[in-house]
Amino acid sequence: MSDIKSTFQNLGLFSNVSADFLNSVQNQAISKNEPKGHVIFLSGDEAKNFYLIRSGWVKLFRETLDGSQAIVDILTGGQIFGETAIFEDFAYPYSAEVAEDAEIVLVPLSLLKSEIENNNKVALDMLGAMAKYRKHQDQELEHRALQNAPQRIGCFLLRLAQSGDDQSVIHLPYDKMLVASRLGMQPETFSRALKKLKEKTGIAINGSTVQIQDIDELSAFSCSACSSMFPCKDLKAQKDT
Amino acid sequence: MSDIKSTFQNLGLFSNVSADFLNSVQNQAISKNEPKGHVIFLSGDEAKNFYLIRSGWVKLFRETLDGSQAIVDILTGGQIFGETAIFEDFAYPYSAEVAEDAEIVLVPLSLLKSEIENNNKVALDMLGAMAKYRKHQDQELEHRALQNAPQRIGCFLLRLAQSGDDQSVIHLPYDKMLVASRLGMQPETFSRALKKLKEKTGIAINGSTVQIQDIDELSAFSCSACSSMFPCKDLKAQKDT
DNA sequence: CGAGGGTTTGAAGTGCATCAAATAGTGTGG
DNA sequence: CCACACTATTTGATGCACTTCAAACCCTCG
Repeated sequence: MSDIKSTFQNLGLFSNVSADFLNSVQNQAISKNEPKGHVIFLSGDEAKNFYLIRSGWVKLFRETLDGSQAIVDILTGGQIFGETAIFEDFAYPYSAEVAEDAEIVLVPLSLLKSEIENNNKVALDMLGAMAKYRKHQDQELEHRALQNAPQRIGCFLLRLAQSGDDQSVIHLPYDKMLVASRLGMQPETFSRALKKLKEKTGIAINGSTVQIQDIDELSAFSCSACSSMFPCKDLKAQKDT
Repeated sequence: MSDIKSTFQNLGLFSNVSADFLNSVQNQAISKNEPKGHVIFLSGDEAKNFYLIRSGWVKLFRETLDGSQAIVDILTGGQIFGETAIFEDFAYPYSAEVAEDAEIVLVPLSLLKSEIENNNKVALDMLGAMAKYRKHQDQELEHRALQNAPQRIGCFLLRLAQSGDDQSVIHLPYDKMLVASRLGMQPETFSRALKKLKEKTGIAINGSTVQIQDIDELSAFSCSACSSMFPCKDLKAQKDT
């Protein structure tokens, strides 16, 4: 399980890559354990690698001149990042930092680039992934525009619930501060909004553990402000490939 | 100029398509003139075609159950939409409506799909376009998060200025109401924010015409809240292919 | 000219941010 | 194992930006 090749083979996105590609990855990729806070690269850096997360969490973000930052995305095991630099003259379009101790694999972008160029199936898989991401972002924009803070938290919890084993008990995967920025709000607002969500939907909160009492009540509260096509409740069907 | 084939040939995105594809498009595509307000398709509809805009403006949006809508994008001549349905089981992920009288070309999605599958260069061009769009959306999210209403308007004006001939005189391409929703604000807020922008940066407003007196002042005001890598001023270099 | 939207202006309300301070949690060295 | 330091989280008080509701104005087009 711990060899890089098999890690790649198990990902849908790489299911059609050539044996050559896998062997090159096996030889050239490097797996690293990085602690929380480690900066992987900065926006604008020359891009030599793309990255695959095996475990932990990574935060992608951009910073303004005055120091405030916009979260682009927060990723975890099985997800890749930095690959779009192929289309950006090999400069990363955002910065990346480890949000929770992570094991990440560095892979030369050149390998991916030539594989995409020579293997049409991989290019198509990539296109599919991009389309999925695009939809994900559309949704994110919609959420920011139409949902208020408690609703966004509810939606976030529902998605966590769907990916976990026990549908009703959720463990926040990282800092509440980071959840707040992921959802585009201040930590104080997050704290207050979570309390309000508790009052409205009867969830139980204990530190970083949340228990959903009534999933229908929660989704009714959170998803009423979502577009009719994508109730949060059905997100799983939409998100999985 | 009025034949569909040459319209396609002039688009960067289709510069590598096969002669077969162009001929099929010539035979099977239909060009239509549609008036403002015409609904082209609704979110969830079965997707048979993708669309190319030759002139006018088209609004992409999604609606919530309670009737409020989220603008996905607003497109004009030379841009395509509906093509992502290829990756969505041939159901449109948003609704489309003519925002200003438009000439649009309907092209069977099946043609594009097989061209992408058989012509790797086209798949790569598509990937590039998707990557560009992704970046565009990242930027949009950042703007919504970090810029206030007057700054967002300023940024919008700067982008319009760059695409026009006369850098200093801008004509709003559509309703102020629509500009407002494009920028994620109410029409009233737009009106007031534009007034404030006038006070702060010395632009002159006359109906739907705006004259920029000092472009540096405007970009200093608008772009101070953007990430350091993408000052609005340099957007053109980033956006063009 | 009159009807109908689009646009502006005013007044009031709301949600979130900000500032400040208290409290809880976590890891450290003694 | 405790005390300390440091950070995360909560709570309170206040301010601001944007929304909402309402009304006036303006423009265009039949």
